[in-house]
Amino acid sequence: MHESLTIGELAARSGVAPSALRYYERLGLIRAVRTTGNQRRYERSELRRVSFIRIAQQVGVSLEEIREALDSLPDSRTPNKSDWARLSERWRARLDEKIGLLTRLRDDLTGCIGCGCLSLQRCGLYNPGDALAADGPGPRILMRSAPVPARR
Amino acid sequence: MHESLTIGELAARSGVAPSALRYYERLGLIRAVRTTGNQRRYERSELRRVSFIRIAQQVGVSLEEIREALDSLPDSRTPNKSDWARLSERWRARLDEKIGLLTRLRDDLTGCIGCGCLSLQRCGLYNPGDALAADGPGPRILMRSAPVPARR
DNA sequence: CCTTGAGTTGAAGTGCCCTTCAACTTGCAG
DNA sequence: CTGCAAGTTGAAGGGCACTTCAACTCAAGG
Repeated sequence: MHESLTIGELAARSGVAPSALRYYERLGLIRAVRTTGNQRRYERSELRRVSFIRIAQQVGVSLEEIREALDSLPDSRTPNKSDWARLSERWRARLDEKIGLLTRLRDDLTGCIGCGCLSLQRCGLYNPGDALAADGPGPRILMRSAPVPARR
Repeated sequence: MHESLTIGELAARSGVAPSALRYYERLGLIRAVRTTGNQRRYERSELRRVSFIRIAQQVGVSLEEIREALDSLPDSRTPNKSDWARLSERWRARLDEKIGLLTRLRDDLTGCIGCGCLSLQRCGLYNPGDALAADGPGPRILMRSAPVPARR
């Protein structure tokens, strides 16, 4: 059992292609030390970062935002309690928001069958739109707390 | 109050740019009738579809997958109970999955402060990886039920 | 009528997130 | 020591989800 991982090993264990790992490194999301022959060697802790990256990404967070989050973890010193508190608090809020959005969408979809209305037309779940048109753009009932920018 | 919407009106009410609406139409996600002068007119129900599209998209579903879901709603006839049941069931499962993923991530992040370990290194939350390395690729604890393909 | 803002098209451009390729070099099993 | 899988780089390519542009046409108020 080695103490550091090659790019292939990290790729195999994280399920992320080597090319993607190199790309993440270029963007400053992960870090590698080099062997005398210039090959990357990853500490085991990088595997955790990669997991974090993929999960965050899967729920629609951009790599840039992920980088910002990971950057807030100091690497010159051991992260202290308030470092962690800051990162965690920021993410907790965004995750709560997304969880709420999803939960509402799921419940509304399910409710649409439950209520027996059988029609998007009359259901009024997806878009309460017209009654709220004066409030500005966006699907406002389901997306109550998440105004979405044009770009993903 | 008109019975159909122009592209500008739909854009304003949905918060989606006209260019994006035209794009959605090309992909078959939404539908428009044309005036004698070839301009698009949208039924109000399209607003609901757009809301649905944006919300689904926000949680990481591709337009292609959304199209498939929307396609399962017959438009030649009024969707019946089992049409709805099918669409809703499929989506409920995927939404449950994503909600679970997010909830675990959130709780783990929060727990990381709570437990006082203060270190990604020792916390073991993000990556249980090595103990499970034999099971194949992917961050398997947090992503228990969601093996993720390489492409977003 | 006429003007002006809104809409039309196809083609090209953009940003993000990678993958692929070519042309090498390294590392390790035999 | 050799052979070969695995790693290295920079540049180019590719898919998705749009946006922008140019060169028009349409719709509706004055």
